[in-house]
Amino acid sequence: MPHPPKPTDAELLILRVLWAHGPSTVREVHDALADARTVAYTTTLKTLQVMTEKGLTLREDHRGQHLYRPRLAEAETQQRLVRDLLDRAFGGSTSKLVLQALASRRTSPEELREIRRFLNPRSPKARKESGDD
Amino acid sequence: MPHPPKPTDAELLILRVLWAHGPSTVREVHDALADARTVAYTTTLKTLQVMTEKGLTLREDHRGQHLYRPRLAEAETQQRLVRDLLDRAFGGSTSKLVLQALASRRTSPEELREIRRFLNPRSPKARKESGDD
DNA sequence: GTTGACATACGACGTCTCTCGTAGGTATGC
DNA sequence: GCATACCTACGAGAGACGTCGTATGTCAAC
Repeated sequence: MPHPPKPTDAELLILRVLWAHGPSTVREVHDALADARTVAYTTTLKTLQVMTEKGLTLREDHRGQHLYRPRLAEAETQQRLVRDLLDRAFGGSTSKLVLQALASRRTSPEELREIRRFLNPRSPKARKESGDD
Repeated sequence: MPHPPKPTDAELLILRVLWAHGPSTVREVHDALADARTVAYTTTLKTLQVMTEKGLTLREDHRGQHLYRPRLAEAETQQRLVRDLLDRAFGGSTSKLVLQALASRRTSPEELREIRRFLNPRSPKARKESGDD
């Protein structure tokens, strides 16, 4: 299975915990999630089982418990999601998406600086090309 | 109802037709959609009925037929969607989203120029520093 | 008035998502 | 042994989505 499917909302919430905390038990994920929302422990467990079935997470045994970790890196998943939105809502126009992103929230000067640095590199060196497929 | 809910995939497809063609009958939407995918006429009709119920579209009578049009402008909907993704997948960091957007596809020089124009509005200081014009 | 071509309304079904409750395993302490 | 506390597995249900078939309405032409 080359591409796992797009994560759903609940799945993305869990992935964010895994990306931030590294490989985690169900308990750890569940506790980290508890700040944001309240669900039963078995809900977190079941979701992680489904995610593993879908190929979104990997599972390994660790002293009689299961340890889960994301199958795809955060940046890779973000890129897929952004590409999906690009096609679905912006007709593939990156500039329209970027302009709407910049308009949708007040962007901090630090963030603007980062974007400019990416767009106008000091040296004429080529920007990073993607090409994951 | 102030905010209509986020459009689903099928609904967004229809909205894109409406934004491009202006107020349209079910038949017109259905025909425009037929290029991309094949569904029964009543599927398009039903989806438009649901969308109107949700507040995504407005309906008016026109010579015994119904004319549908989007309730929100394209840019407004795009902004909502981008903000939603921003929160769900990027922890609210606009710069991360923008960078991933730029990395996710080869962006044409024309699009890059547009983004730069937006980021570096005509100001002597900015022009002297970046010299991108 | 009957037919045909078109329209809308609506119920129903399969699938997916999210949620939970219950059942069953395993280890530790008494 | 037995209870307690943790774990996993799994079935089930409510709701959303996308899809379609069928019923019903309208209007013009014959």
